[in-house]
Amino acid sequence: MGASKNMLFDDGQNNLAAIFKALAHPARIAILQELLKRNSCVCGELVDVLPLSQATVSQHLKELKQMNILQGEIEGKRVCYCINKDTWSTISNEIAGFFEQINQTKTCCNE
Amino acid sequence: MGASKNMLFDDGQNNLAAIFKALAHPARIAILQELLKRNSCVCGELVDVLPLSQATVSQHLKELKQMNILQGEIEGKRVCYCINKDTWSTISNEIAGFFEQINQTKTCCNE
DNA sequence: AATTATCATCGTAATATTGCAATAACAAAA
DNA sequence: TTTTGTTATTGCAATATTACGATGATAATT
Repeated sequence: MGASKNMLFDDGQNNLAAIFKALAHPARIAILQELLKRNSCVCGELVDVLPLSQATVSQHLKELKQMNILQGEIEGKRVCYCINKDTWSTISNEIAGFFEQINQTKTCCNE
Repeated sequence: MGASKNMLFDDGQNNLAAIFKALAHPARIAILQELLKRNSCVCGELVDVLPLSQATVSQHLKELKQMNILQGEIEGKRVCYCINKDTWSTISNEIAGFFEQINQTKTCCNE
């Protein structure tokens, strides 16, 4: 198989899993960190920063764009990438909400 | 390929990506939500709740245990699962830190 | 128009993930 | 000790992901 049976789970579960999946690769973390670090968007230099080929970087960027985490703007013959702040705060809140669900009272067998 | 070139990224990036990867499946989200929802640990009923076979559920549990997100305690012939709250808060903080890095000033080309 | 620079896409290979049936492991109960 | 109940593991098969060379597309430069 290898195909996850998405239809068996609800939208919230699938959506949250998709967000995590988009972030589940060190190259994509590195891309986002680079974008976060700079006080400007990155126009083309990402390939130089990453230890991967241009084709591979482009693929990772595509995944992040598909999730709307990044937006790309064509600037002459370069493309300018930056983080979509709306999406960023949305998913940040969704993830925070997921983690906050935990019950702080003593509940486990072994406590 | 299919093998991510982990050695080319730093520990922080690999670690964060591994956390996201552990959470990047709707079944694992569902497992965690079930554990979060109850005010006790789940001792065996997880397979009934999930639309997957026992073998598959066991595999997902294994992944979560490997990341120390879950802990399992043997209780007679059942196993009692609960969230490892230490790990939970640690990764919650790491992820929150990642998302907070964003610079709130206007920085993108298209703004 | 030809060249150059930059990014996307295609094709392909290698590896990883997901899923389940079958079966093993193991403890409790009979 | 045999049986029963529960979870883990093994052994596939199917699909997804990662990576990169080659190539395509497009815009600026010459």
